[in-house]
Amino acid sequence: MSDARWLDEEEQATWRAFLAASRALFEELDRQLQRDAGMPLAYYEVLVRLSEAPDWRLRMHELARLAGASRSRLSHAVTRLAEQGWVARRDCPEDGRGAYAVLTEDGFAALRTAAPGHVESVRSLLFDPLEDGDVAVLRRIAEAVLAAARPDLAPLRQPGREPPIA
Amino acid sequence: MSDARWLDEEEQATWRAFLAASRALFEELDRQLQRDAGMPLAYYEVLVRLSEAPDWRLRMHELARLAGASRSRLSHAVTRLAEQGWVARRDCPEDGRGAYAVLTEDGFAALRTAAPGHVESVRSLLFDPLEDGDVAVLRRIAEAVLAAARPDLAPLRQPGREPPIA
DNA sequence: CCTATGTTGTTGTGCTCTCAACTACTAGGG
DNA sequence: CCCTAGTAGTTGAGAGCACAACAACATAGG
Repeated sequence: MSDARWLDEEEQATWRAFLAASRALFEELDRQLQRDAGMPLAYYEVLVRLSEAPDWRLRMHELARLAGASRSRLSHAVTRLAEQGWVARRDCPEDGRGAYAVLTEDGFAALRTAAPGHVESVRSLLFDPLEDGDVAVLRRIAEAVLAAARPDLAPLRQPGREPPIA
Repeated sequence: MSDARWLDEEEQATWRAFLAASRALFEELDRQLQRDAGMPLAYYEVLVRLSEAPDWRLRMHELARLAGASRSRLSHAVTRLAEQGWVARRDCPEDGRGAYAVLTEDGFAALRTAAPGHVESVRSLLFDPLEDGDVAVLRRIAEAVLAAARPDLAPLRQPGREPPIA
């Protein structure tokens, strides 16, 4: 118990600020998307990943990985998005177990409509408050945390090759 | 539309890494607390704030603010925590509308039991992956983001007095 | 071919959260 | 005193999520 690796004062303040800031940020993004586009952030991400895929089409497990969702969560999400007509399910000839999720034209239109407001929110809530040089540090921190928590999701940064001195 | 302030490549990569890392971090913390202590992170925070208050007692609205919850969320949470016997409601003599939430002995015991594992998770998932100097930067970033999104929650950093040169 | 094991995806249950509506009270101004 | 605003807190309905159980299929080894 008392031999636990407790947080010192600086770590404690940092953790509480990070927790409060993250919560405020994600709640506001969710609220903005729900209000202006009728979807939560998690669904927006699903549409984004599909829109970046060849033929707007991905296997469920791959989409789940890219969108940072569990299989269960994605399955529920696709059910909902299909009801809205933004995504369609297609079965998979190569693998009898598999299924594809496909972005529809309506889904792409919804994404196109939602994007500007969402990006503006991300900018004003996250990037505008930052100082010079913070972006690079924040990126390195986030990638390190992600690599520690979910190595399978980390975007391998050119393994074996370091950026030049500058 | 096209005149929106889109993200450049560095910002895009930073945002996606931050999003993925935060999600992975909070989901793992939630999972760990739920598994080992039978409560989600949000409830843990309620218990923490109560345990730090005089007489383990806070007005609902103040507890909501400190725990970063809406009134509604806190009310539901306290209902649940009261069912578990970890928190009790007391009415407020000074204000007929008001109510106090009070931490019980059982609640404190639950918190005491949950704390070491939770702190260990925070350390291993967030602080261990950081490099020297990252904590200070992360703290500044988090406080800036919080101040932008929720000025009412920001922990005013000695207003009017800057730290010395070093 | 047949079986054992792993993978893919879905579903149902229960919990937490949001949102809006509501009650009950306080505070301030005529 | 009365009336109007504003504040404190609760509630109910609906949405998203985690978890575990499950069905269907693939794959590898004999």
